[in-house]
Amino acid sequence: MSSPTRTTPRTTRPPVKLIDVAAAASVAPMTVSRVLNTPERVAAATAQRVREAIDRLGYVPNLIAGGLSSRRTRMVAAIVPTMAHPMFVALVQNFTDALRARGYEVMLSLSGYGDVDEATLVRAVLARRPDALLLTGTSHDAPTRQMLADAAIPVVEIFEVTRRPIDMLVGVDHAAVGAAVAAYFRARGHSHFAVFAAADPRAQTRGSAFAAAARRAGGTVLAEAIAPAPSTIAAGRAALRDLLPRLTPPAEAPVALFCSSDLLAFGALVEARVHAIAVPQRLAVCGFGDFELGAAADPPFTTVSVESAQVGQQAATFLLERLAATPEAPVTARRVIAPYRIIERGSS
Amino acid sequence: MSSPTRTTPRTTRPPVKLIDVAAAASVAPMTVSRVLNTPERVAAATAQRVREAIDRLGYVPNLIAGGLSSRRTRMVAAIVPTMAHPMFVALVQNFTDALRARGYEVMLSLSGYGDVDEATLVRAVLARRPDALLLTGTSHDAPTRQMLADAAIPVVEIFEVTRRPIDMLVGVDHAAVGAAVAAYFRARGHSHFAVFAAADPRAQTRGSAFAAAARRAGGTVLAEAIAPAPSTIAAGRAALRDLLPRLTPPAEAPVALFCSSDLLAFGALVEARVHAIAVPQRLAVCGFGDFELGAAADPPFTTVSVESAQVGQQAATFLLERLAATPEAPVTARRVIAPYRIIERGSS
DNA sequence: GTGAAAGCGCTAACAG
DNA sequence: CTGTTAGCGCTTTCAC
Repeated sequence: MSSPTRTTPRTTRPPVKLIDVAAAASVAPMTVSRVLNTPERVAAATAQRVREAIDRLGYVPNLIAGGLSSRRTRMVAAIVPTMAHPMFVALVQNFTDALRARGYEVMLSLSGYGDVDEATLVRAVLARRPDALLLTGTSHDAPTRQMLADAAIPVVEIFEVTRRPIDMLVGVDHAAVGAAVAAYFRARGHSHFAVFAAADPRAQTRGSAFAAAARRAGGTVLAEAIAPAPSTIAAGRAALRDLLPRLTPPAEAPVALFCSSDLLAFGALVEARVHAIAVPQRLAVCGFGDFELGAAADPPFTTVSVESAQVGQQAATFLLERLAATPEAPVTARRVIAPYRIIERGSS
Repeated sequence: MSSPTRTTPRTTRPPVKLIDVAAAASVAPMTVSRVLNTPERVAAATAQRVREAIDRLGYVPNLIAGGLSSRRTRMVAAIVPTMAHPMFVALVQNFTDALRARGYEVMLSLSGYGDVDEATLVRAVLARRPDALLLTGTSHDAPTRQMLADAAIPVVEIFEVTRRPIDMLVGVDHAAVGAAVAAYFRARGHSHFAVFAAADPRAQTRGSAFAAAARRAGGTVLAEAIAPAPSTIAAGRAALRDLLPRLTPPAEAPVALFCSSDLLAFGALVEARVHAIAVPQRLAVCGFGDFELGAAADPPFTTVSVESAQVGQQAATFLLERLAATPEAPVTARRVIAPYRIIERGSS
């Protein structure tokens, strides 16, 4: 499927530099720099002349050089496990938008679930000297913590809670989510429970908390299935197949199922329909993440929503506050826990 | 939902630089640089000593400084419209993995569909001096093309075809896809057609080509609906509601529907089920993208697969080849068209 | 195999 | 409001 064509790059004219613009506009290099970075400190007429030269020459500033000199790269790094999960997509999109509006570009790194060593990744990221960093999760090993401390940049951890964050935090209390879903099911009279959770730390926290709360309340936990991370619909279907014997006659009580992701929940519901298991009469289902799938499928299903878009927005705001801080006006390290809510939709 | 805590960064020790490592290992700075970049040119014993110093001091190289000096930042930029679409997720994941394995970090920029000016975005990206660039699509305005030419870096365009690519290309022939789906439906005896296409250039190309091919073959095109980009399940449901009058009695012929995304297709199928429209008897459906949803839903539905993971892999390979090229061993600009195939699953 | 000198392209800091 | 002088922390290039 290949077809060779040309062998050399296009017309190569020597790269235009800031001094070239300065010469063309008959000003000092520093004046060009000011036009680019602090235009309010340049006379309007001068700025105008410089801008014309910039346009005429097609000058694209070299932020690598600028970054070395000013020690500010105008890049913010973000490390998230995957983009295969709509929550991270919304998060990153909002984080990126908020930062771009303020002149920062986001360097996004995907860490996967366990396949990449975190310290190695963080080192590669910090080597590019980002001005700030967003990190998913709060469990980081000692070398990672040391590197982050040495880097001395604002760090915001997201999507988990911890007593001792590295710096700032926009957390989600997954244990509380799991317990809340258990309480919700209990309030609706359920006594038999099951949980499908993906093999990622946050999903496991939700799942364990759910099971623990269910047991604590005297309930029976029929199954605690672990699915590969990231979650898939197929994994939800498979897990429900394994649960089938507990759901079909002569099984007595209805089962309340909590899935760590809406993809798992959707898979479970598909499989339930295939096997003609009545939802929510014999099987009540609650997912997590509030994906479009849960609202637009028929029937729509119950889920837990955490405003991941707001988490991204909030994380960006925290970082921007700190980046704008001065010695005279320091900014406190901020920590918030993002709210969640159960969205009831008839599968429970 | 806030709780202030600390106001200053952690223990700040002065940043460790390459000369500090050199001093600690009693070698010249240049030797440390060689240990990092060309270890084979350093005596094993010396390298060992340097590595110990690096570890002991917790030295993290400054690639900004290195990049300025060597004019190689070891960053590759990628501009894609969205991550809300599984095709782009798979693409980016594979592109990133392939490049990271060779020491490059990917700078990902989301361009959206029309909300961000491409030239502005490309300027911001090029200002960071990436070593190479991946661009989605092949329609770029003159300023953008000029900037790319001046940047003189390898560029790979993806997901479209064109006679005159900027440089390298890993294309997808969307017009061919649309025509192929029309031919597929025709071969199964259909004469009445409809298409739901999102308002992005590639989806529109697929949709128009489908409608044109259907008409050329003497068929009737009942509807050409345009949905917002990126696609959603809800938009598919809404579009099918509008199509309903053509599907319910006294409508005579079955309708063959092509959707520009599996999300639209799934939405259409959900709505069809709600209205008890027999699939594929009265409504045959084919999606695009081969999302997991299409295979794992019940019933599974027909779709068109393009190996977006391979496109990402291939694009990375092309760029890496060129980045490794030398004046003595130049590398041709490569162009390929990625294959597609219709995956038949019973909704058609 | 190792080192010394000279920038890379920009901005901080200080003058004027 | 504008200019001058020194670097930022590395790597290139050329010696040894």
